[in-house]
Amino acid sequence: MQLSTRYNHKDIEDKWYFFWEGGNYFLPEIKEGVTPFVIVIPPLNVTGSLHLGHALDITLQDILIRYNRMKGKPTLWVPGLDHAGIAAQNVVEEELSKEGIHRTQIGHEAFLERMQEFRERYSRIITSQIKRLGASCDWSRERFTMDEICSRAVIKFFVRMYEKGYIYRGKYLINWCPRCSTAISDIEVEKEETNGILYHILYSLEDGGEVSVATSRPETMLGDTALAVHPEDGRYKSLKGKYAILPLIGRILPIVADEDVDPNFGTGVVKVTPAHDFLDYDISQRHNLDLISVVGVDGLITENGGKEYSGLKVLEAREKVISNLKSEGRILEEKPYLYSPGRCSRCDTLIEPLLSEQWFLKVNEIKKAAIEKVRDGEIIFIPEKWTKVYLDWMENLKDWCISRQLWWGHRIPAWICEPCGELLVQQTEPINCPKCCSGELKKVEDVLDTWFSSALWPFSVFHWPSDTEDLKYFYPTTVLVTGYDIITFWVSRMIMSGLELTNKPPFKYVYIHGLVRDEKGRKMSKSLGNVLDPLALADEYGTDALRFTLSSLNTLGGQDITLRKPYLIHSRNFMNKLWNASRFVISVTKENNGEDLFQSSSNLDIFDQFILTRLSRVVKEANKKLEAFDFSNYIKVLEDFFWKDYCDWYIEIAKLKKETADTSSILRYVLKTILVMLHPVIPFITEHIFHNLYPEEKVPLIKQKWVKEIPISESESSINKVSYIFDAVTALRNIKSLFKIKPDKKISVILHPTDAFEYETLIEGSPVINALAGVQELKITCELDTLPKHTATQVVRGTSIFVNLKGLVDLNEEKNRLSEMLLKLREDLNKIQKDLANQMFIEKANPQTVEDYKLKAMDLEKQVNKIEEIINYLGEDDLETQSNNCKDRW
RNA sequence: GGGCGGAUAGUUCAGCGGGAGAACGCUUGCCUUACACGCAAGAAGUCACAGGUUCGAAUCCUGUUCCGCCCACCA
Repeated sequence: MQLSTRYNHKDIEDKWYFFWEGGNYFLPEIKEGVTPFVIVIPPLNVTGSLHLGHALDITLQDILIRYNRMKGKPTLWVPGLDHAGIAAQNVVEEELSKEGIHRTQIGHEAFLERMQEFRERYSRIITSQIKRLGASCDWSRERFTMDEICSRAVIKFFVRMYEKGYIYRGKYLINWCPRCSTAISDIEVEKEETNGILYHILYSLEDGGEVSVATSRPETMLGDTALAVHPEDGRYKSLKGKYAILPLIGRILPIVADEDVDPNFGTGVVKVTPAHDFLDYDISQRHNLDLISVVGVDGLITENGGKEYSGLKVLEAREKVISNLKSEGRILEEKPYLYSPGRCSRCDTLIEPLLSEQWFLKVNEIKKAAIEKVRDGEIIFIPEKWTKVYLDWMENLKDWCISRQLWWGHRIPAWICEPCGELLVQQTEPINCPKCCSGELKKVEDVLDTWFSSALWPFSVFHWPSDTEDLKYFYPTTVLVTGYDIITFWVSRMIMSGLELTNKPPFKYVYIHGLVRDEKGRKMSKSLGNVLDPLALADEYGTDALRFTLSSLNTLGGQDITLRKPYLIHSRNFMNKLWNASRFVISVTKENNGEDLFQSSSNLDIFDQFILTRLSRVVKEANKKLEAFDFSNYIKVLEDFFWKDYCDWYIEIAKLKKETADTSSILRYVLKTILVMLHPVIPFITEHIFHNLYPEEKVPLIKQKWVKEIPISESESSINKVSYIFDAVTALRNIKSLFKIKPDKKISVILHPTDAFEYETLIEGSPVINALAGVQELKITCELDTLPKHTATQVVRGTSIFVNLKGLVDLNEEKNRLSEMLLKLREDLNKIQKDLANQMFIEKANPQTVEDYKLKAMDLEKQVNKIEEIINYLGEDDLETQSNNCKDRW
């Protein structure tokens, strides 16, 4: 294998996934007694393609999985898909409607066949997309929420809850989506601000007089069964117990007093329409009012609404009601009005509150442990702020409407005896009615809310309720990774059902990440047309670059991520950098027994010590960040080290002394460590390079040992010395740049250090200084009787740097430049001196801080003195220097 | 109405009690044979506003203003 000059992801990415999957590297190695690391993927909807949210989700999970696998833990990532009830059915219905067919025309069975076909088609697409992202999940354990194993769990859950009395059926006011033609739960309703009109309508009283009522939905008055006022409302005290006459219809309406009426809203009198409004429904329950449904499941006015309106759409009925009321002179006011009616979260259709027979789960019966385990820290949310969101949510739960009038989903395991009406709920199909012995049993047609099955996902994938080896070994799982948008839909329900059914929290950690937004920070949505396809991005920049981008931007605070192309380009550039540095290292070094550990650590020079010390610190830091789920800093630390310390400095220095064995080993060792540390994020390129670096190695990178620490003793002094040398090099390059000296033009330099440390370090570093700063003649001197005339100057710590620039330096300009420099330094020095002169500071501040301030002040003072000295001497005679007796001086 | 975030360089963000950081962009110079998807040197910020706590505040507290999100029975 040879590495080409430019990194091209297309050449390598396909190959390695095959390699890993074929080599069974994704399967967990079960070790008895060892706690495994387990993630169960948030099941992906079979409704379409992956979006960037999935890409982020999958990347973060894969990082954790690969990291733990390399750490040697038995590691399992279970993949799978969700049948996505309404969403999937909608997609297929749309497909059908393009063929001019409605599902009712082809019937239940044929429609489900169509759904299955769709499901298989999309499963394949989505699975291949997940693989394309590099996800190292165990495909042998792949599950689907509607497969036999998961379905069994769903039935079991339902029956058990029913038997405990936690599930009930009844006619209640629910949210109905007329377009999807099904009930939906409260959290599937989205409130959206809408411009409407608030009408004031005049109702006559039975015994004379009139009262005005405010409403934004006048058509619902057809179903009014009462009026209500607040009990303390002085204006309407006399109305209590009287009757009003419903305009247009003529029905007699009792007037009731109820605490829930807000006297400050509208006129203070409410029309009560219990069958179409949640507040009114509550009032009706308290006052035993009639319920009259005037809107049907089709969204049309029913017969109850009267002949004139029956069959009209809600909005048509509204117009007609208004015009009729107007002709009777009963509209007192029409005011523009901003309100927030509910819309279906799946299709945006206006929700109709309707009376309907549905199934409900009393979540309050099973939530106790789910609250306690989170409060007690047995389940930990990261970032921590989501704990409160979760707990607040859990404290205020209402019964969950779990039935849906769809065809695609888990059928409710309930049968109704046709002759006697007996309801049977059980796991297996009954033969006879136990009450009347009839065999005419009809299975309930409703299906369950999708989330009812995903609530069981962390253990249904392991075949719960069967007590399988997998369930015993892999459950509870370790961490759940997901976005904050489904804490209420999914996370809370998994915790409840997990604790209720298995007595164990389904996971230890809930890692919540942000949402991926477009370049302008907007949510990605089809209607805005700003959805970016992760696969297209992977195609353009490479999967590694995409993963690198997403996880770099994923900060610990869980900020939403604004994905911008420049960052993708940067990531791709980083891949190229990694690629080329590796190419260089491979070309100048040789593999020795697969182990490149430097042999004679005692003989390492300061640069070798420096890079190893930095590596050691970076490895520790990166480990710490990753353990804390701080993905962005884990990557940042490694990227900084690799690009700056390793490539920009160490490799350049290594070029000066290619032939030494230590340097060559260190080059390889550091590279290998970086490959290991970055493999979880960018698996493809690192695996590829690894095989080129170690052609003889049998164990691929995916199974290489994770690096927790570097087995060397860190050398603080090497860091001090080398960063001082680097500062000197930078200062010299700065002068060259300032005076427009061509980079390849060699310069003559005089260095004037002030102490032994500086002197010795400069001597040690002089070959590097010469090479990296392009110095031809370097004098290091402690004697400086007169300063040179044609020089440009810099000061690094206590060292003056003079570059001989005959003819290039304008004396005045140089003076100005140095004066400015001096000004800044003095400013800094003043600040620090002020603090040091402050008795309170000395007494109260941390002693270490005071010490640091003192050192810093000394440093600054040195520099200030140096520059002052130089300014004074500027323009004097050329310097005579000796560089022999410095050693004795300090 | 309640709750939670955010406001730091032109842009996107990190920092969250001791000298203002990164990336991209920008300016200048370099094709120095690993890399121009690169190298080198730079410029760039009253850390939203007003008070307070502290020896010391971008960082903690209070209030204000803008932006975003979540929750709530706006008839």
